[in-house]
Amino acid sequence: MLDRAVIDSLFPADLPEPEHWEQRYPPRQLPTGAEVTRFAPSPTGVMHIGSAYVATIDRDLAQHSGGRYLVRVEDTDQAREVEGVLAQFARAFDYLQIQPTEVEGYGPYQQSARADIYLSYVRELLRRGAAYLCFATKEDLAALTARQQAAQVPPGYHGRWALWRDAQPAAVLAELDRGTPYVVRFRAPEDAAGRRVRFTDAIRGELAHEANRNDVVILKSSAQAPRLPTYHFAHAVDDHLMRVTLVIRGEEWISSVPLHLQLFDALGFAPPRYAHIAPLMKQIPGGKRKLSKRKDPEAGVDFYLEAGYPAPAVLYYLRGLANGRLAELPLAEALAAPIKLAECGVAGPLVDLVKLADISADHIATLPGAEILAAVRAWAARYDPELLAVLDVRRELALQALAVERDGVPNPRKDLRTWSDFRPAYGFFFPELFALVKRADDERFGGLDPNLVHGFVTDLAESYRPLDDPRDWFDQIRQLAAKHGFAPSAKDYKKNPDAYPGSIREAAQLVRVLLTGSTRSPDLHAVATTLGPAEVQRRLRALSEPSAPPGRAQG
RNA sequence: GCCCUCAUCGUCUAGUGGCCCAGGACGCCGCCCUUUCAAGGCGGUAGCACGGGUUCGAAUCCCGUUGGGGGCACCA
Repeated sequence: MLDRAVIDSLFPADLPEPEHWEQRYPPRQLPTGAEVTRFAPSPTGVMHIGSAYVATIDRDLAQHSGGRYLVRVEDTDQAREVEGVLAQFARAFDYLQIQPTEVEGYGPYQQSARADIYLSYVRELLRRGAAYLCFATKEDLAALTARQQAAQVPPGYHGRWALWRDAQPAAVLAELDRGTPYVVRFRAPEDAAGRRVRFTDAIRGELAHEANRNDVVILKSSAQAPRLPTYHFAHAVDDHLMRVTLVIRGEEWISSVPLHLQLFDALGFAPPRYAHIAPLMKQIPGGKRKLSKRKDPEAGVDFYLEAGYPAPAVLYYLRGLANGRLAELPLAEALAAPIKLAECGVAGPLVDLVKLADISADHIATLPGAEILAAVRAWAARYDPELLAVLDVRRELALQALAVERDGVPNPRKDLRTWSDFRPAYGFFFPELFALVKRADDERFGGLDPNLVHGFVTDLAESYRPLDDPRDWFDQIRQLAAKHGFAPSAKDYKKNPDAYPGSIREAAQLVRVLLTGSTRSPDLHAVATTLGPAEVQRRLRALSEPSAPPGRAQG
């Protein structure tokens, strides 16, 4: 073992002892049963929806138990850090209601600002011989792995394969003198080989795993500044000092628990309780896989923000995935009900955007028009400036448009799944966003004879009357349809399809396309009334006479 | 390769030995309503991965197989 003086010379002279930190971050005074949870995102890209999912559970458990929920930014890998992600994080936090409930007291909450704390504990482990210096190079390690493969032994830095575990102090001093960069490794307990550890997961119950025997790196290379710890070591130190009681994290960490328990033990800390959440998955041709930030746009929280899914709908969906029971409850109740770890699934659910859309449409249908308009405005301010400008100039029209088949009806239309749906669904109400339908052979007419289309529409424009009564109003279309040979009902048409070009259905659809540019729209009479007679005329008269089909002029 | 873990309709799930020839929701299909697209109402489709046990009795317990997911980094 190295002399204490040598070890101490590796660290700043004024580096505090662990006791200093223990006093600086005393145990919390919280009621029994209160959970302290934490969300620990790594700023290496846009926030993953799976991370937000876990954070939702973190925050919920802390709040319902009268505890604390904090966010700790895990920025120990400075090379992979991405510029500007903290702003993106802040947006995601606000959107999905996962802002920390504690922002001071046990900080700093950014690991790169905690370097001294980790160093104190690394020095302590070195002094006690529970950790050691390792000068192995990348090449050394690659060679090691190669030999292990050839020998068919488990890969890793362990036992007799651990190059520097039992190095003579003289050899270590020689490398130090030479200025060779080193890392600090944890000395796995001697008796780890062949042993099994049992531990309890708050979701899965009793789990068993073979004990860790790898001498993992706990402090990264001395060649870099600042010197930062690896995830494993930071987890032990931070969650202890922040007095976290419940560590909720992704399932990929289960196999690291034996190591973490060894670390807590070596450091003299009481370990927290653990809960490992199954990952969100995506359907792929062969089966399913974890949602991938790189491959799947819906893996990023930004996807939901950009599409404009209302936050309550996303939250409701996520909570339903966590606890199936909550998916059976009405939205407001489900958002207020506590999530229970024991009810979390263990299999890894597929993210079903169709279901989310359904939830979202149901939710928006419960909102009054004014509230929808406010939400669409807020969304458009960031994602659709053109729409925002129109909305601000035409506020009254927007309200009227949204009121159609919504205000005061028992079953409001469910034509909005996201805020970005507003433009395709309601944009036609605004002359500045509407593109006139000019061609009689437009495919939106569903293949009706262009001459018939043109004749019918011209006739309608001539005779059109903006009647107040919905029945009377539609009767004029009905009469015109009859005049142009359309069947009076879909049934009649079905009975004798050769006798008619289509039914009143097709005729009405014609008017719909002309007025709205879409094959789906709210009630036509209401649309026409909102638009006003002049605008209706403008749209009807936009249709030009069909030209002879190209390429087969008479032969 | 080694280790861990999981397995009910296409999807999310209820189900903890008899209440289950398996219930709900989304999707899909059909019908109804309707002056049109939606919405809505009603109905239907579809599942306990497979093979052995244990038991009077198994989706539920045990073993094995298969399949899925995760881990074995100076990434978290």
